[in-house]
Amino acid sequence: MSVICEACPLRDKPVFTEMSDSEARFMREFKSGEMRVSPGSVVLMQGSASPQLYTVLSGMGLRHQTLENGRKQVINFLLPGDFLGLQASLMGESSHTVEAVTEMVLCCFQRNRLEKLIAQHPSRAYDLIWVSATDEHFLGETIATLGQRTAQERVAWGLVRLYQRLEAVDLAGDGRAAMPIRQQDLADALGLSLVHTNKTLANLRQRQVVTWRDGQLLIHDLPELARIGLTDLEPLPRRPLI
Amino acid sequence: MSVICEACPLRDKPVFTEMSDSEARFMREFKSGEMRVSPGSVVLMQGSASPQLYTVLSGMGLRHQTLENGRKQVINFLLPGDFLGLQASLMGESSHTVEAVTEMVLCCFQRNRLEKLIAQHPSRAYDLIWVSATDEHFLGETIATLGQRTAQERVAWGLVRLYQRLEAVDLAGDGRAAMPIRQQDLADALGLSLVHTNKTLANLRQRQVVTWRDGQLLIHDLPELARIGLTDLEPLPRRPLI
DNA sequence: CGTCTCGTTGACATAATTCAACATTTGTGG
DNA sequence: CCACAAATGTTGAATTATGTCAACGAGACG
Repeated sequence: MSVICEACPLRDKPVFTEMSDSEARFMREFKSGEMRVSPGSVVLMQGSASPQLYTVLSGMGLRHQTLENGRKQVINFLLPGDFLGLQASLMGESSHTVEAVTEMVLCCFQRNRLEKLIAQHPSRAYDLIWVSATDEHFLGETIATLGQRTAQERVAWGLVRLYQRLEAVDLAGDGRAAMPIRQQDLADALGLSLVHTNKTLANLRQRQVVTWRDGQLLIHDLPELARIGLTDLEPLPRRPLI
Repeated sequence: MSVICEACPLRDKPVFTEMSDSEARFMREFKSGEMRVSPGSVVLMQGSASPQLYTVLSGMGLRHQTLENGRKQVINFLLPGDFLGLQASLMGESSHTVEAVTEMVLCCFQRNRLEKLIAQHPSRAYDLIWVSATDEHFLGETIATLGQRTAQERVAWGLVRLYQRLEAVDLAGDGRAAMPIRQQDLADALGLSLVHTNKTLANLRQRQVVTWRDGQLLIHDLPELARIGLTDLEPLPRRPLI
């Protein structure tokens, strides 16, 4: 049974800007269905086109890119509320692969209805642009991280940001969050080797800043973690939900 | 004297998708003026809001972000045809600084006319989304570079991409391009130290792959440079001009 | 002429990677 | 129920890529 957009559980989260009832009703027409994928399965493949756009309804995933020599870079993690597929739709082929980490439920839209949506509901077009701008903001911050932060700073930064994002969709709170990813995934996201990531985590654990075991992240000292990660704790920018 | 959009010299470059006369006429109304800035001046400041959107008409600039400890990361270089200011406009404040490298001429738009533009000319809204998607594509590739490529690969990759982008707007050709940036800027873009960037360039020069002196980039062996940079030489994706 | 900025090079320091081994858990087939 | 393989996490030791420090040259400019 599909979720009706008007009753979308994500709609009420405070990170998302308000969506009017009329917009929600409109999105229901735009929505073409739902997709449920199991852990490890590929939603979108690097190099191939896709006629679909998606919004993550639940579960966690990751976008990654593989270089010619086989090395892998995780571009970012996908959480509920994230919108994906624009690149693959507009530019003909996807530059990255999207993979489910946990079981995920995705809200599906048809690419060919996009033009109609933009024409008929300008406020939604505006929101799409807004979401893209927000995404670019985060990608830019990631670039700054990979380019300028040390391993410790990267790990701390990565954990803070992940925690904030999870918290924003009520998947974390009180310094506690479910972290279904592997250390290898975090390493690939931060441009570090698995071994060094592990040692850095061990160090943070020993200093009683964070503990990450059995898929559970426990942040004992969030301000300290943020300080180490050279990042502030400002709330995430609000963005529209697509 | 301002350029009339219908006669915009960028419009005919093959990297840009075609803009109909009616769209160009519409953009002329949207355009609020031009801005000429001298080398080194700041167009957009990290942390401050801006009511303006810009398209680069000529000249070169760079976007960079400064971390709390003072280290600087160049997010990307700005060339003619690049659109900027969405973040600063939509999200309240800019996450990065935009700085002119050479003298630049920017085409200016008012943020508050954006909604009207989207509502009245859906095809332009579609284009805005397209441009955002293309930008995200490049930022993702940059993330993969900083995370996974070695210093040699980064430098080679950076030079290939810059050359391709310059060529796309007729600022380069035959393996020759004007490169007004400093080695320090390239280093900051690639997340490398100045010294190491310099030594890597010296190595590429000695191997007769590229020469970069006095603001002139000479690529003697483009396929080899691309091979070193682990990148293909596919033409850049076409994108709309805003 | 002195003072900048920018590029260049050598010597040294260090952060991070690679290699290797082992522990734990989980699932699987005999 | 056990044996075994496949993932994942953990740790130590050796290696290497890259950063830091320092000095110098060339050109631009007042």
